[in-house]
Amino acid sequence: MELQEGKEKFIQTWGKLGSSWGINKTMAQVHALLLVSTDPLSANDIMQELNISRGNVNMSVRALIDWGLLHKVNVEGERREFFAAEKDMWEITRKIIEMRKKKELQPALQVLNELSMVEGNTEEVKEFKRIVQDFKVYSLKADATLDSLIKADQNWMVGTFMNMIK
Amino acid sequence: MELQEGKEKFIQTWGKLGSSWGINKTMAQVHALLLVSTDPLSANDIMQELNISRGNVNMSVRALIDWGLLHKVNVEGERREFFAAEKDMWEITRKIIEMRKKKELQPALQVLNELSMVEGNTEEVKEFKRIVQDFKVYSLKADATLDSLIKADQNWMVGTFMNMIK
DNA sequence: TGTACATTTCAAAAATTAATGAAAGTTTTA
DNA sequence: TAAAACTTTCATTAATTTTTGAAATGTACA
Repeated sequence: MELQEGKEKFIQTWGKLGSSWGINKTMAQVHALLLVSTDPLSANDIMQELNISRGNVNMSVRALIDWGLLHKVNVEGERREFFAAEKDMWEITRKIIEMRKKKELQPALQVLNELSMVEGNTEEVKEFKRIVQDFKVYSLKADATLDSLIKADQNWMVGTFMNMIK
Repeated sequence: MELQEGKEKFIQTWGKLGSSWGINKTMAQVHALLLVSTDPLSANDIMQELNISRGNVNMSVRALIDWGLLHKVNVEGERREFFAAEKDMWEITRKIIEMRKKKELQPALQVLNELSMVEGNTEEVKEFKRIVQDFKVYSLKADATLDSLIKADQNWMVGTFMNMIK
């Protein structure tokens, strides 16, 4: 396989996959493009490479910066902005986990807390509360586990998890 | 808060959330409805409760059964099918992990393997391969970790993870 | 076997989500 | 301070995903 073909395949695949990770297609493609790009690229470069509109590039780049997956790079003697991707896989993992926790887990916990307020003492109410409680316990556990993950450093993860899985 | 209101909120919330977990809105709502329902429900019941079409009920129920989150229940003297939800939170977690692994992680690994085939010895090729390799290592690690999770039993998870997070 | 009820399918419609591109806004520099 | 170079915004358009509902298929039993 040629390098060029490989890069394109990588961009397409990460694009498709991104959607299942809460990153939309274009966002993921922009990220992938910059991941496999030796030098930082400008908005224009991205437009051309991916064949997408200027507006879309802007939105995607902004969102990626917000996620912490991209950063601006100053290129000597160039006025426009250039962008480069975070390339450390461990950092990428951490940042995605962090963002999803914030976007999904936390709002869920919020609602589960409200639902504990259901009143009554019938069997049906108790059963309902049990289910809500179970959800809460699991969500809290997931939250705590992910927290410990993103606070730990890379070696801790590699070491501990590798041991865990033998 | 009244039980009825609580149930509705739960259904709405789990519906919204579902989408971020690869389960679509209606699917998640059907699941939630059956979770908080004392008795098994028929397709008709689900239609009425959620105000959705018969076709949609059928598709959602089928998908949920495929995920292992719902099962058919025979109701004495009734000809039509009734459905009940898996209510054990640990089983729900396992089944969702299992399905997502199959739907997302495995295809990704597949592509990453193909991408290792890129030929050449230039710095650029080496850099590209390094990135692909990193993705692969992380994906494999995630895969293995999730595997050990879903194979472990509930107490192992509660115990170990609770210890890990202090 | 025929009829009544139940389930499934799937093309079309609706709803949702993402992308476009032109206009407005900013910043730089001459 | 004015024009050029670039960035941002957002109403409109396009693409994608979900839902509908009517027709087809399946099933039990009289």
